[in-house]
Amino acid sequence: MSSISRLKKAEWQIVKQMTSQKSPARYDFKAIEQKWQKRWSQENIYECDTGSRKPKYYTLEMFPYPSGDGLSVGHFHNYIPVDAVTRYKRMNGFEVLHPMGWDAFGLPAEQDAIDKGRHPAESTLEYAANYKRQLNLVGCGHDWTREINSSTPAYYRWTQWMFLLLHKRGLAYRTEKMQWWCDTCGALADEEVLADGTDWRGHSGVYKKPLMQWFFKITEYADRLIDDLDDLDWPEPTKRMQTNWVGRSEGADVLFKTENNNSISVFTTRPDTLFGATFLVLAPEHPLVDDLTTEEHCNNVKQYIDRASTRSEIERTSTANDKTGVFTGSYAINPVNDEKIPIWVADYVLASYGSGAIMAVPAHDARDFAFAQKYNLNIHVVISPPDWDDAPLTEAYVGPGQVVNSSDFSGLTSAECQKQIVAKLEANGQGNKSINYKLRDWLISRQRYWGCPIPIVHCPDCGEVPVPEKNLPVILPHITDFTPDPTVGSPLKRVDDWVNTTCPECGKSAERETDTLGGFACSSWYYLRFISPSLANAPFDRKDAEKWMPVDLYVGGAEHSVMHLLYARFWFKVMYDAGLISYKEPFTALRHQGMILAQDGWVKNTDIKVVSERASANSPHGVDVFLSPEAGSKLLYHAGAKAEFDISGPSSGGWTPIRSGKMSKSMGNVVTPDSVVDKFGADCLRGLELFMAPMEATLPWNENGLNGIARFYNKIWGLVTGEFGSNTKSNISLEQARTKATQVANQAVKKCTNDMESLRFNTMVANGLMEPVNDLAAIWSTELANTHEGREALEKIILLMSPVAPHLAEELWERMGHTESVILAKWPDFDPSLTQDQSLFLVIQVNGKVRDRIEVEKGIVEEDATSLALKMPNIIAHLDGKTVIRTIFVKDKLLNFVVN
RNA sequence: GCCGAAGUGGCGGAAUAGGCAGACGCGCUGGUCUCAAAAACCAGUGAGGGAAACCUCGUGUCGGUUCGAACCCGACCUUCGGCACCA
Repeated sequence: MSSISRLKKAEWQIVKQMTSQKSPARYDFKAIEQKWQKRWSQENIYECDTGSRKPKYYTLEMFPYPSGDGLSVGHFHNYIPVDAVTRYKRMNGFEVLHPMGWDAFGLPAEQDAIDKGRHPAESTLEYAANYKRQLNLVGCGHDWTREINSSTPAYYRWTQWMFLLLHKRGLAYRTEKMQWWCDTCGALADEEVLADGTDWRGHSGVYKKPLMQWFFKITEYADRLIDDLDDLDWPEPTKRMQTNWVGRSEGADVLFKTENNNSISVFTTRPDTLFGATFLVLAPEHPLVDDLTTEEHCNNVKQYIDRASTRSEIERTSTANDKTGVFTGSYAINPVNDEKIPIWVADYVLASYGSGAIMAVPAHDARDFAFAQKYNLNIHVVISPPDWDDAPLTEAYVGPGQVVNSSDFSGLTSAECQKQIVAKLEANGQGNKSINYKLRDWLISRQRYWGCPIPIVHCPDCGEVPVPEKNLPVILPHITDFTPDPTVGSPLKRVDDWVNTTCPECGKSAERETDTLGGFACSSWYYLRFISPSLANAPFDRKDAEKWMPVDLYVGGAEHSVMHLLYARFWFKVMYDAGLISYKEPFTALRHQGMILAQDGWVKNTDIKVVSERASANSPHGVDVFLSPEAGSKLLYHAGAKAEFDISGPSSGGWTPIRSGKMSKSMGNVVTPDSVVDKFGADCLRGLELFMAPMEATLPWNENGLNGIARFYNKIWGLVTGEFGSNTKSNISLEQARTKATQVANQAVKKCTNDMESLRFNTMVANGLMEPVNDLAAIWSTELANTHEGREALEKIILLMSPVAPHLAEELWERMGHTESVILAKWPDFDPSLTQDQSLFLVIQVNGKVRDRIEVEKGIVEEDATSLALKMPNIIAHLDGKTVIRTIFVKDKLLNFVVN
């Protein structure tokens, strides 16, 4: 390519960009959107009347954490679809509750405050106000009279009340748990600890130490959390993930006596392999480790435990890593054969599961096998692998089979043996049938400032004393120094006049609990507060909650599939048990919206360093990402120096294509609704988000589609305002056009209604709105516009598009002569008899391959179709010289000749 | 490693009871308009062959079931998400 043509192309690109960034809208979307938003707000049109007689519908988006970055177009992939449903339900006669609030406590706010020197109470309010502005900008109709903020005393008073409810019911308790610790920062959250043993601020020497912390006994609800999933309209994968997280497994607890007369309980799912247990393994944290370690092995064991405290659970339990362990010097007695077996300590056994100890059966467990081989421990086969020849195993046989080498039990099947061994253990007091769960109790303590204070007072005489309900809330004191302090734990410990109080029971001096509640507590009940957001004497109104719960449609990211949703279900069940609510589950239907990733692009080779399929910035100034590999191409975003990309294809001409991945501030690739709304308007953003893909799909942002949405709006605008005039290509009569218009409108209503019900917004816009408008435009004339049928078709389309483009619909509705808001209008009906064509194209196949189509009357019978088909030249040609051995006729669909 | 989901034109996607693959939109190509461009409008746009009628191929790969498979079955590959030796 010559330099001249290259230059021309570059110039052309620039011209194209400048123009393509402007909406082709033929109406003043800014004026229209402002006009209607103002009116909606003046008329409080989204305010929910909880006392209404209409049937209720409660839609809810997951409680957002207000961050300084503002909302991105990705967040709106959740909010816009939910808003559309809300409008649809309202038009169908439901009283809709669609509230919004802020999950404002949490670690990021505190860190943000440390970085910027501002108090989180102040910054979260500002960030929340910005979120609210953005939501309104896009026309999301929330009932702002119900706005709540979890970090305000008015809200967290009731979070504390809920804590006390759990405490009262024996579901909140304190115990020691190993917690990541940094000698500079104090307690660390899991995500603050990096794989290399440093923390996020770069301190090395991070380790785990035991801390007294608060827990909720969610394990008591394990079975119900699995069983009650059955009746929920939730994505099946999400249910499966919750079930797996709870991780119920059946087996037996077996007691092993030790030589020094201790007793170790182990949980096993394979009691049938008990005769093959050749050693025991304790977690490094197991309470008997000290007792069992003989003097000779003391140093080894101590060193091993110290090392284990610096390793993460992932590291300890990863299959990629070699198993390690140390011998304690002690032995236990196998209860079924009195064999003396060594007791080891190994970090692949976790203290948090089962009893923190296992019986190792190397012949029938892959991990135990590897461990036994490494440390030269006995491997004793007790389940015969198929065709086993008594030779030593080369790998563990983990399947079921015939029991061997097990005294009286030999010859049984695994299943039968399990029953009999457990019965024998139970008879001798050496064990019992048992069920174990992967689920652990919920650690709720945070050694942080910015959270809900735990309403407990520690009294030297009375112990842990709940703060009486009448004294709630325990106000989080206003402090300015919330930097972590490892010598005192939480920064709250430094607030002497807050910490020092009197015991509510005995009146003597006592200290307040300084741990705060993790954010999951606030989001475990907020859906109830929305029902009675300003009620002063209870967390929620019982009668209103009975009416408005459960949430009919709950939408949020799949990343919350387990923790948040499990915790919220647990709290709700506690409330159920306490008689506060008569429903067992809080969220009837759940959907996940997919993630919107940053737009993929191209980077200059000179700007990047490449290491095995990954590219990173080559200079401290970061790297520019462009739309296409051309000089003068549009700059998508500027990524910071720490940016990393996946390379998505081969370099060419000095450019490399990259995948942008998730939107994040550090990558500099967050697209906000503000810029899109400014250039194209809120309705275009809404249209694109609904149209671009199914709600659940994860895909990169690409605003190319905005032009298409704007053109669609232009077309309907033109039809309604008369600017479109007449389609000069159309040569059908006015009579035919009237019939067609009615049919198109009825089909549109049917399509939109079905797709709305099943939340398929992309096909609703494509086939329920765009296609009908195209069809109308094809037959449109000024005469048709003046007919009843023409008018009615337009009105139906306007109603159907109002959940998608409420501002434009409102304006067009007014121009059609209506004085009441389209939001309050009724969703249109359709007449099924008018949605179908009288004629249709019947597909004619020979041996399953389409050879022709014929236009026939609806309901044509096989004989008539066959005789018509046999006259078609192409069919005759394909049947020539063949024998029809069978015909297959599918009514109003196809006719298939099967030939030899 | 285990669990789950998904692979369809240049791109996002559609086909929701096994029955016309590619709806709708973007992009692209040609045309109209224009001094020229943009916008708008019209036409075309899976690949290959053919003047055309049409024909062949085509939904990650390889097999299978069926008159007929994007869809059902088996094996495999790839990508994404989740979980981490759970005894």
